[in-house]
Amino acid sequence: MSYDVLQHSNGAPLGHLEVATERPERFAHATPTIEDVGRHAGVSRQTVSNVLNAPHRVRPETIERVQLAINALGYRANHHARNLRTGTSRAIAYRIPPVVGQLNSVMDTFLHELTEAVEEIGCHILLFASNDLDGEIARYWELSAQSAADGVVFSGTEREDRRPAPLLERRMPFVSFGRTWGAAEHSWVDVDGRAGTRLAINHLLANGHRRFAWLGPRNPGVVNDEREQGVRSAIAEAGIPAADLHIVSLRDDAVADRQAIANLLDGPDAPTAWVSMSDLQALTVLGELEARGIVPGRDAAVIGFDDSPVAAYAGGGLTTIRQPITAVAKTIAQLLSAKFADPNSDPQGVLLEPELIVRRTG
Amino acid sequence: MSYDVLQHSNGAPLGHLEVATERPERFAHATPTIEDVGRHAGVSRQTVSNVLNAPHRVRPETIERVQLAINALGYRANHHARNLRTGTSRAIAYRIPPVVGQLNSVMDTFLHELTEAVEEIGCHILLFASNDLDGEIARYWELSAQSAADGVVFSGTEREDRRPAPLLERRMPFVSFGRTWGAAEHSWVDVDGRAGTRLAINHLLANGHRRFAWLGPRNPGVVNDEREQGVRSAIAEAGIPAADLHIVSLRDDAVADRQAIANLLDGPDAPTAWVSMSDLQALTVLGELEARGIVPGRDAAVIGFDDSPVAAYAGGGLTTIRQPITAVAKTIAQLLSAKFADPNSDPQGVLLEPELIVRRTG
DNA sequence: GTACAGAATATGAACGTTCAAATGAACGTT
DNA sequence: AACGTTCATTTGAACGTTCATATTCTGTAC
Repeated sequence: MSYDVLQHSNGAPLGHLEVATERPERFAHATPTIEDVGRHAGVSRQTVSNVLNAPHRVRPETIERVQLAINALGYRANHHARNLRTGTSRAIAYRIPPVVGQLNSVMDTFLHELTEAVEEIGCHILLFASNDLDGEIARYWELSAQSAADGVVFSGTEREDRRPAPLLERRMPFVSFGRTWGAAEHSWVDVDGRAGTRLAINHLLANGHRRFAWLGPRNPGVVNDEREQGVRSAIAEAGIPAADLHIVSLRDDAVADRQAIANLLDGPDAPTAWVSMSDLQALTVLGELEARGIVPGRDAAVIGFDDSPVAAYAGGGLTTIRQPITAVAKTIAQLLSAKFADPNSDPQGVLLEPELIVRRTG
Repeated sequence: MSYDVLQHSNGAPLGHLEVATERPERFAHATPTIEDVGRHAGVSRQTVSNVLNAPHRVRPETIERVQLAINALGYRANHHARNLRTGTSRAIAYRIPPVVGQLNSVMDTFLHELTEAVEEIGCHILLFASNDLDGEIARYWELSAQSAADGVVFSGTEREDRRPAPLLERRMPFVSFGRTWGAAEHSWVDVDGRAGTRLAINHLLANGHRRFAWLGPRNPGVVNDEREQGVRSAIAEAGIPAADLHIVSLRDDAVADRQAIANLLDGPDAPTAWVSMSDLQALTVLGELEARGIVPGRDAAVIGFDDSPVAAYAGGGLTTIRQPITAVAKTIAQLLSAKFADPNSDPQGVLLEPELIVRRTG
């Protein structure tokens, strides 16, 4: 059912035949060009192009004839030719975060959602890897110079993020997942972490808890600061002294972290309500509580972050703060689309609200 | 620091000036072309092209001069022009598996690793989403017709997988992560699930266990069949009657699954050793065991699958079967590379061995 | 019946690169 | 000194599309 196609696809002129001006239609298995479609439909190149890109200029019956030819030949516009001519690529570059220690389920979900979201604006995701920030920035520059990408999305933002400046200078449209406090002005979409932890604390307060623990990362960044601020402010507003809030710096080491939690439980005024920066880390708390016969959801409360797959399974259902990742991705796609439509449009920031998913543990 | 570049990048001829044959070098912010580099270095287009693609043809000192010009102008070859001319795209298409119910940590790790692996063969990943298999197949066809991708990688293979046939017919190079039992012959890389569960069972046997449970999916596919066969064969070889192996069909429902486990524990000849198709599902076993005061790792053994992030945190460390995802990705990239180099090369299948990661629970 | 306007379609050029072939330079051989 | 050979470099063409402009067609008004 398959043949070797050796001849040149355009049907190389045979030299001794001068009259062969009307070229034969391409071999079935070769990729047809817009020219082939035109010949098949009895119209010119440009008319076919118009049918695809500006149908209002073409007579309805001609459109139909061309469509028939397109279907008959199975024509699809060559991406590279189109992109070369128009100077666009309909590709959006995204640096897939490296697998360091543990996978980040939020980022993976985000990538899934982003892929779907950009398809709705007629684009696709071009993935790349990079070990460090400089490599990432260099890559953006390259992608722009090669005109390999029309836009960029990046995540894992930090205070004074270094990425916006070079992208702005290159006039490369981009939207970040996360604010970049202090960096140059640009479009972003973020989830309000402060609101998230406030939701959690207020829920815990309503359930009668008065002594809290916030489990944050060892190297706190601006994301943690926001979340921790949410915890602090909600507690302060309830008139609870700041001393009743314990802050734990998790060390990404199950043994050490469990010990830290044990120490807190052994100390005076042990917390009864635990809010963790991640669902996974909440597992450690659950483990230590259960080992002591403290039943989460009854004697104590544990709330995670991100509603990752574990949350449904841990401790009979982990209460957690869910980020609206689908909405984040869709909004990013829309902001990018707006920037494509009008490169001079003003940057826009969108802050989305997280949601508290109440399960068994809190 | 940034200027509006309105003039045409090639420096549109000014009409009334006939003599302006030597075009000015492009504006600094505009993307330079190979022609600009040539002019800057005092050589022709083609020489620059040769420096980039066939340096052996160019005199060393010329190479140096051209490199200097490339750096001075910040030149990067335009992807679309190159791809149009050569008919390749250096892109590898991958359908990102949809987020159904729960995220698959193996597939996400795989995507990370694949991205890095294909960069080493000078390619990048082009992501797309698709709801069903027909859509996926249609998309491959399109990508091929648009010459938007040079190759394809797909995962989530099934018995008599329908994807190989159309890809082969289109002569699109592809490698699957997973065998496609019964489908047309093609290159694949897979992990030996049977060997994986055999490792687990033999480890459990060595630790004195005699009554086992295999926790498989509700809708078993060929992947489960292999793994279950591994369990069965290892048990049979140890001379243990098949009746001492319980098979549980997990329902992706934490409550129902926990009940099923509880029933087994309440029944006669309750298993002491549990092997699960996934780390997450193993959590449910851990939960039920702990609730009964049965300590995993001491009174019972629990082994998961995939060494996902939870494994490090669950139950003080979940023993699990790790798939060599990095090796899978690298091998796939190599097989693809071989196919690019010689499209007529024979298909090749590579079966990789998993590894047992022994932690606390088993 | 001619002129005109507007719609529909066609033609030439260009996007930036690489391929194929041509030209020029360098060099040893006769 | 003329000749081939090889190496280095240049030139013309082509990849398949869209832009800008030209041409043809159609219908209407005079």
